[in-house]
Amino acid sequence: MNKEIDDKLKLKNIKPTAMRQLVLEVLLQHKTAISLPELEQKFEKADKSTLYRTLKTFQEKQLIHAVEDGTGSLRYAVCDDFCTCEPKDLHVHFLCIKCNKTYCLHDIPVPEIELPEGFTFENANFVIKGICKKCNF
Amino acid sequence: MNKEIDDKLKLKNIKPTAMRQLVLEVLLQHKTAISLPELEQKFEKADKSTLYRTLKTFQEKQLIHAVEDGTGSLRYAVCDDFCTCEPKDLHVHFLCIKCNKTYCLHDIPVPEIELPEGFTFENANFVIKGICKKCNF
DNA sequence: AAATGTTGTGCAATCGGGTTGCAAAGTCAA
DNA sequence: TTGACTTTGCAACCCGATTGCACAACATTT
Ligand SMILES: [Mn+2]
Ligand SMILES: [Mn+2]
Ligand SMILES: [Zn+2]
Ligand SMILES: [Zn+2]
Repeated sequence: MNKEIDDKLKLKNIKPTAMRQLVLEVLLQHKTAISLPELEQKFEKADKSTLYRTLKTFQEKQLIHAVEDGTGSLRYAVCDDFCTCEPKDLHVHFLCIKCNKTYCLHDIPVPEIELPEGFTFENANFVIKGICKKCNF
Repeated sequence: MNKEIDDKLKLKNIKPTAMRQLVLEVLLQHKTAISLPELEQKFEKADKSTLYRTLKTFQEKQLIHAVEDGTGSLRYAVCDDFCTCEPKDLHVHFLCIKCNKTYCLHDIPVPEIELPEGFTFENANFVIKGICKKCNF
């Protein structure tokens, strides 16, 4: 099939089933993060729970990461090639309140915060809301 | 009834009904942000939709603010007295992955981010996840 | 006080995203 | 070919959020 897709799957140790190839293709084409319900609509006839489990697998294998953008549904985006979903890979996300799209700001790392005494860091979710470039034009 | 509570309601132009007094009392007692389902459990017999609309009203009148902590339910916490829920009032939140409590880090403002060309800022939600002081002991 | 309008409350129903159990289908290696 | 293991499809279910509607409480006017 598509070389790029199979390579990405192999790189993350995910067996390249037909379903997974299709889902990854959609994820790669899509420029912004996508939710399970949105993903479902991209297919004529696809089962929600299969898609759900596909996303779960992708996430566990660190092929995609999830964004809690507060829209009520988690959104997913493909990770950079050597992302391991650790703190160093965390970046800021942007939700456009007009077009409701969620962008990965890959170049903008989540700033480090000095936590209060006794609190320890594990993870972070930083979402900025506003108007995106397209909607500002 | 309770002076502090009625004062806070009056300050934000909210009519002090019995229900609202009770809800605000719970919110003030609670040291961490609280969700609608959690709030519901604090009362023997209270209607979910009334509580829901009470929270909505409080939020519109800027008596409380909502935190999207990714737990699946929005959590609410009482605003500082002169908070107007504008960018200047935004602060970081902390979700403990052990006890599942969400803390307002009132002293830690959400850092300003240089957005890409064409993107404009409206709001932000910054949640750090980790282990809280109590759970670290 | 009585009539009227406005606001708040309680109940039941609905919506939607996420999640699970289970059986059938597919994969793969012995 | 057989049997173990993985993946998929379908049908539920869970749960937080939200809404419509009728009634109660409250305020305002006569
Ligand atoms: Mn991202
Ligand atoms: Mn807060
Ligand atoms: Zn936009
Ligand atoms: Zn804790």
